[in-house]
Amino acid sequence: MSADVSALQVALPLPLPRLFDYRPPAGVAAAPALVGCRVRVPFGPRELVGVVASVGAAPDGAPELREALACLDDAPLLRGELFESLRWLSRYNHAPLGEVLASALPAALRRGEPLPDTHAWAWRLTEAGATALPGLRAGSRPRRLADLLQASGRDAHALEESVLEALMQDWRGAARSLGKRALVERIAMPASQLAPAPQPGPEANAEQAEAIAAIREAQAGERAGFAALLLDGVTGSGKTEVYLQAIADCLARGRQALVLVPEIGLTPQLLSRFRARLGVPVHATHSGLNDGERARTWAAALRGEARVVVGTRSAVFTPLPEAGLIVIDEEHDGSYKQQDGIRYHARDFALVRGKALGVPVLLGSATPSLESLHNARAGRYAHLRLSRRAGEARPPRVRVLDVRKRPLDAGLSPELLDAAGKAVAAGGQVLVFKNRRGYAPVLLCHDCGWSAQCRRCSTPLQGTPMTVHGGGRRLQCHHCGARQPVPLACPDCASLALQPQGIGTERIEELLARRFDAVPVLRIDRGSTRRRGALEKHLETFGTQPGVLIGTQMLAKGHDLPNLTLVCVVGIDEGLFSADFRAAEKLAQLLIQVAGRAGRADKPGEVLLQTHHPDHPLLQTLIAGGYHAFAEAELLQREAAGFPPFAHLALLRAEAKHVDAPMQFLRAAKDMLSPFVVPSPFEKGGSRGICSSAEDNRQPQQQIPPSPPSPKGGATVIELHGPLPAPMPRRAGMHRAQLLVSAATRRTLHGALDGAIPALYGLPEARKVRWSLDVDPVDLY
DNA sequence: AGCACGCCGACT
DNA sequence: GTCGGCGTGCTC
Repeated sequence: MSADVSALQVALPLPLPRLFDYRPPAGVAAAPALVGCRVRVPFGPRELVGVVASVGAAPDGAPELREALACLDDAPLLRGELFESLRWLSRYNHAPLGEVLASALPAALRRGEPLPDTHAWAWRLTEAGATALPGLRAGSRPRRLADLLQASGRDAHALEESVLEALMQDWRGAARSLGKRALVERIAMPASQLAPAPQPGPEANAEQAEAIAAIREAQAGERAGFAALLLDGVTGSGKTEVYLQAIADCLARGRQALVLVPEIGLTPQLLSRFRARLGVPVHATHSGLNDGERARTWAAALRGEARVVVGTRSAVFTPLPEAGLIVIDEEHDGSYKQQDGIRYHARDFALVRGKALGVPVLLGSATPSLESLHNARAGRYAHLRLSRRAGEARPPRVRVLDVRKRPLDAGLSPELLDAAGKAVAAGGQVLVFKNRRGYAPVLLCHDCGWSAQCRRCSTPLQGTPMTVHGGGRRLQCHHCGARQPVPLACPDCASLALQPQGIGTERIEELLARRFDAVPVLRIDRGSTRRRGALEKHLETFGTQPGVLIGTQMLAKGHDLPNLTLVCVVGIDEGLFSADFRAAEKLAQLLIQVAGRAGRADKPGEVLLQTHHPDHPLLQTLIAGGYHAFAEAELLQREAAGFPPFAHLALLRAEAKHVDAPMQFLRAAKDMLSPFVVPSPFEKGGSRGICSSAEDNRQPQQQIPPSPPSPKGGATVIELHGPLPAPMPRRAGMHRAQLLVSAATRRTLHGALDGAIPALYGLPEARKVRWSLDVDPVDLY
């Protein structure tokens, strides 16, 4: 009946996998130009801000549509590549479009505030002002201001506020008084499009020059367009110089550059270096910005005014109408993965955008992720290497400290304390680095280093630890769910010294402060540096005098510590035996990063690794062959165990106040997914891969029996693991559980998710839990 | 997610 | 006799 009545399909910020239809607001025609505009709409008893996803006919026979209240944008806020990429993200993450769009927009715009002005303000001498100028008292502030404006003939006797700021103190008062008499007026200036004026940097060495040339080729060469380039450069090899040159090239071609940095990498030093070298304004989006500033940067990028945007994870949603280059610094860094809400990966999404935009994406790291190394080996990424350290800096000396049976004080061995004492006495600084990743605790024998492993899941190649649950009385395998009580004595050496791992930095600080009372002892962690800039301030007062720093991840990189001569790493055993399959990779990356901190030009640094497992292959490989040797070995293990990048994962999580609700929901979800599961030829329940021996995994894929017909008819073969209580089964009063889905190919995984996820919204069990799907999870908890 | 509507306990 | 607990149902 009403097929010709145009309706707006609106994406609303709700956890519902559908759009809602509205009639256009009064006086607004339902034209395709509305797509990407925000609208305010009535929704039940409340009002919401949504984005028009499409314009079309209202479905026949549908109840009378409600009318949108207002259109909030003159021109679409989301259009072109960014909108298309966000639609892709919604499909890939199986997340409602409205939620994806809401998390991509700055908060102020999400709330429905107007797109902010980004032009600069200037003050101009009016005609009346020019006439009255000679009459103003000489030397008075109004006269000085009027003279300044008069003298700037260039822009019709007007000066930008930022320029006035530099030229004259208290100019605002003068401007106000002149403004009252209409002698000056405030006018909007189009944002200045300064031609880039790059400052020359240090001369590039041969490797840098080669990398720069390769990126230049990708940007402007014959086959310019999308390309992924992995800039694999050791600490101190000058990756930033390569970025700067590539960005300068991009600017010279009249294009915008987007630079993503890890959360702790966006330091004032980095920004001033970028600003000094690029010669154009550099817009930064860091966690310290308020909503208004964020929205302004976003708007400036949308209008093409911002030419260089540097930001953390969420900056990947910056509109880039004139994109030329995307850089991802420290591409392996875990902070690129959003861990709640829409769990996107900024690095991966940047690659999707780069492809859609047709621009190169430069991924830099001293310790590339195994995913990226795998892609480079497969030829999907160009592999650019920087192997030489700039200057004279020599790599540090690394020593493993065996602490089995050693008396530990706050987790520190006498040898470690001894070495720290010597370093401080020699006038150096010591960093005691505590590896702390919120791992579920593993049980460790202090005398022999034995740790509890699951007998069903462990292989000669890769152990599968059991984690301590039930208030320290129970062990549980996170992969197969096997449980057993904590043994009274070590099964290997009969020692009674079994202890869950984990000592906090506070206790270490206490001990070190007592022991080194003549020098400053400073603890750096999230608690002690919550405020913006607090870390810089602390380190500044710490200076270069002898002293001891205690810290976690925050101190792994960034922030120059020129007098650091000794780095002691403790708590690495948790990483060696974590239930998280990425733990080894993270630990290796961390050790390389931390080790890179030690030493100065005239004196090589020293690194001490305190462990119960001095012979652990990870440590031996890392010390003997460096990160790349480790990566080779680890990739083999991943392949044998059927883990990423050789498999693709999705994790379905659920949490609820009630103990049973998450498991009940996940069991129902498992039923929805089970048509896509291939029965294992070895074992009921199908656990080839994640939970199997290496032997089983060498079975070629072709041995998998034909899969049952899936709803889409494809040969969809996935494996399900769980549901199981999450490794951290209770958090903030909620009971948590998860179901892991794995498949050999992305296609397979997404086929199953496409077939099953939409149905989960209607499950009665879903009402009792909060659930979410994490595609390509980084942490399995 | 919110928010309303709807049926059963301890309180002015 | 009410105020209020959160179960379930719906939102164009």
